[in-house]
Amino acid sequence: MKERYDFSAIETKWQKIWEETGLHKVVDNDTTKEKYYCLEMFPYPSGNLHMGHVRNYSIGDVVARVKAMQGYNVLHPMGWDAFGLPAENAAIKHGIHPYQWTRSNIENMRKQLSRLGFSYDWDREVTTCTPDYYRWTQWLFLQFYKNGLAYKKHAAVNWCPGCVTVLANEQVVNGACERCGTSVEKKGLSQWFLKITDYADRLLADIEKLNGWPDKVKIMQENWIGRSEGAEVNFRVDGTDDIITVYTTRPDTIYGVTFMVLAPEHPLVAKLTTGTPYEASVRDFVRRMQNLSEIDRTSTDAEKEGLFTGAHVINPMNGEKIPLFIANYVLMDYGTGAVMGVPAHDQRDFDFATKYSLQIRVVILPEGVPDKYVQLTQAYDAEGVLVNSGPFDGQNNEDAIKNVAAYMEEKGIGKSMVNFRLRDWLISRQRYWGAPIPIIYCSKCGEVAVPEEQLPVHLPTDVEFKPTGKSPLTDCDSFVNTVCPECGGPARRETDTMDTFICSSWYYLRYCSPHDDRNAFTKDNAAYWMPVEQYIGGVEHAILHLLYSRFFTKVLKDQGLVDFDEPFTNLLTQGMVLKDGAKMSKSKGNTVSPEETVAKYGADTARLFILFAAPPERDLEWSDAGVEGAYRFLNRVWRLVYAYIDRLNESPALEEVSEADKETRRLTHYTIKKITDDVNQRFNFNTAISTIMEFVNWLYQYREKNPVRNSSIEAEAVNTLVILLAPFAPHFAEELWHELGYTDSVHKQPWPGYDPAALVQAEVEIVVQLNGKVKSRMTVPADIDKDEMEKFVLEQDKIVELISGKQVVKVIAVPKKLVNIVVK
RNA sequence: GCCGAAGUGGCGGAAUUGGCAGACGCACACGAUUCAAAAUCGUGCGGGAAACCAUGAGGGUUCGAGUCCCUCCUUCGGCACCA
Repeated sequence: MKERYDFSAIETKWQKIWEETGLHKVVDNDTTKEKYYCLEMFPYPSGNLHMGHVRNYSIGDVVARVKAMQGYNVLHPMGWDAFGLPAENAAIKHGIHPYQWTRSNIENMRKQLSRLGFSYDWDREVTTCTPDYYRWTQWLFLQFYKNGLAYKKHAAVNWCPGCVTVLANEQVVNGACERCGTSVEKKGLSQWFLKITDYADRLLADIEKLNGWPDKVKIMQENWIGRSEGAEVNFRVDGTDDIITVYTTRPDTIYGVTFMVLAPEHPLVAKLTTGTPYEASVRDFVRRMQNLSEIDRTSTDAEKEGLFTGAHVINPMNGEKIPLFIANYVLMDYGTGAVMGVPAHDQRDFDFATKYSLQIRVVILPEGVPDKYVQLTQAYDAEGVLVNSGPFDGQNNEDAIKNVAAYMEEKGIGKSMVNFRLRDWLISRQRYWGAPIPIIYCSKCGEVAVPEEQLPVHLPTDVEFKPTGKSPLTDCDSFVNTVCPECGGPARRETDTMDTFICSSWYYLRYCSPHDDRNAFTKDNAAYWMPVEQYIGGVEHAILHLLYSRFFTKVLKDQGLVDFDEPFTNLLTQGMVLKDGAKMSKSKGNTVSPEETVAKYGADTARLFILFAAPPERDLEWSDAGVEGAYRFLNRVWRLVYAYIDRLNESPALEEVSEADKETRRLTHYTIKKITDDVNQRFNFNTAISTIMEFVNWLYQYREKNPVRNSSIEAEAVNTLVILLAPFAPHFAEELWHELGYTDSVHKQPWPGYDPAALVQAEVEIVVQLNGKVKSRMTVPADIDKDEMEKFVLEQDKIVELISGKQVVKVIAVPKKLVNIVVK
């Protein structure tokens, strides 16, 4: 055995051997073992791995390796989320084709991942931008389409002038593009949508099933879906037959309506004002609102602003005639785009009414407050009793919500209604580097789906992809011009491509049968491998990717294509990697290159540090000194095992078992137990590693202070140490394992069990407290009970002295922990 | 504004069910080794002379609180005129 730890030679050697021997090859549908699907979010192939990737994949690799050692049949795949804008932008900038750019990035990143020694089965690699993948993305789109879940409509959509394409609602963060930060505009365009709103209720209800997900993520999804219960109420426009429907969560306040407000984009606005004296001013107002950026438009800080339309509507409950306004604070996107103004009981309406001197009528009072004393300075939105509300006077408002809604339903003036904040998913993009939407437009037959046997609709390679706001495919005649699959006449292809989030909404299924060329995924394989036991990735996908994937899974379940309705049983959201307190980023110049770190210290050191520095879900502060420490630790283990193998300070003893030997055995088994718990139950790799460090520290002492040692106990300790290190430092442990004389891989060893009997200690140290303050420590037999402990402690000279002159009120004894004496 | 998470030495963090606060590592100091240095091995390392005081601040529950409850402060994340 070499005296020095040569990480470079060791890592290269084992990576080669593992590959040659197919150590990480996965066997499908092995019924002799329980399956375990460990998945990490696949990367966008930007060209270089960053520390966030290293962290994500190091965490996943420990899980995959531990589960494999624990006897599971583990699926641990890797692939590439390879469509997307950066490839196009790079292509424009450097004159390379996006395919070339993406391909070479993938090659480079695969090399970097391999260099880190992750246990992927590379035969199952999946790349979303290749025709053998996007063919199935298109096929899935057609399944949605055939079931009425994909449709085209004209709507005011989010437009990012930076990316010159439309965006889904989920991709707009604080009114700006989540990718490039450009302020988003609204544009009226005809676009493709997936009907995720059809699944809003189930996506919400099934959150309850996600016991293995962090609450944080579940709450974020709940809020995003935003279910609210209320009623729709129909108001007739005075003097016309037009009906305006409002949505309200507070039908109990209907008698307090003193005005109504429409969103500026509401379709009735033009109709009601055209030809009236109000027409010009209303048109100006609407135009001004439309020209505001999304941020200014929806900011809560913006002052409420509105305009009278000249029209009135009739309150269907009491026939009252109330003025109709348009205002900035009502959004066309939510509910019906019309709101009944109840200033007494809604703060926004209150602000608006105050500004425009509209009547404020109280219809709900806290119990015991007489009407005449009410002088509102703000809206009252708490519970109370109805007043000024005709037949509903005196009812508790909670009851009145139901009763008023029932009454309206009976009279045909309204109905109970559930509303969601969630909008349908806008999936078309006016960009080149994505999966073409497989639809054909025929002047005779209209919108026609590309027949499944004609898939994939290939992305043409000879395209000018300068961003113009139209899809670059529009100018590619050979792509656009086609024949109608129904009538055979000339037809045109849809030129928009799909949102890349579609590609990543089903990749976990493709990994189950990555080479199937007849199906998106083989049903048997999906049934065997899915759902994913452990999914690991950044919290930035809490809504986007994770919600979309849940949606896809539910649709596939309804089509009978899968037999589960949630894709990810357990989710771990890892924290960011920080440097100097800030997220590593090129623009801040605080990045640390994984490649350089691996070159300097090796993959095992890099991984060990990243796992040791913080628990996975917390942010991690990068520290070069900390990396140095991890490297030092591996060297320390190396020297320990070296000394053991080369019989330095050879121990002559064989059979006898000293106290130190017993303690070594106890610590060996304690270490197994602790690490098993940390890894299985808590994913606390940092404390698992610190336990190994403590064990190593002890073994140094043990050798140093005991020239005579029991050889089988020492052997067990060293073997166990190497096995326990295997998931964290796989090359290092493999090398030592072979130096110990074994010929099989350390990664094929069963995870060690512990002997509970070995953990038992004859004596334990307890603490003696006086009024809860630690005064003394003493060693007692481990198995004595409360009373014996109390008696023993009170007999000790030191304790007698401590409590002399004081009155013992009470003694609390906790076995193996402490005795607390309460004195006066 | 609403929802959520976090706040512990010089630093990263530990304390799993209310029971020894600061495990483990980094940094630092000292000792051994060395001609010397690096590396290594070892010792020390919250504050305080001590009694004691210390887990963002202040209250509370309890024999006992980093952990539970209330009020507040700070930082971070999400949502944000959702009717």
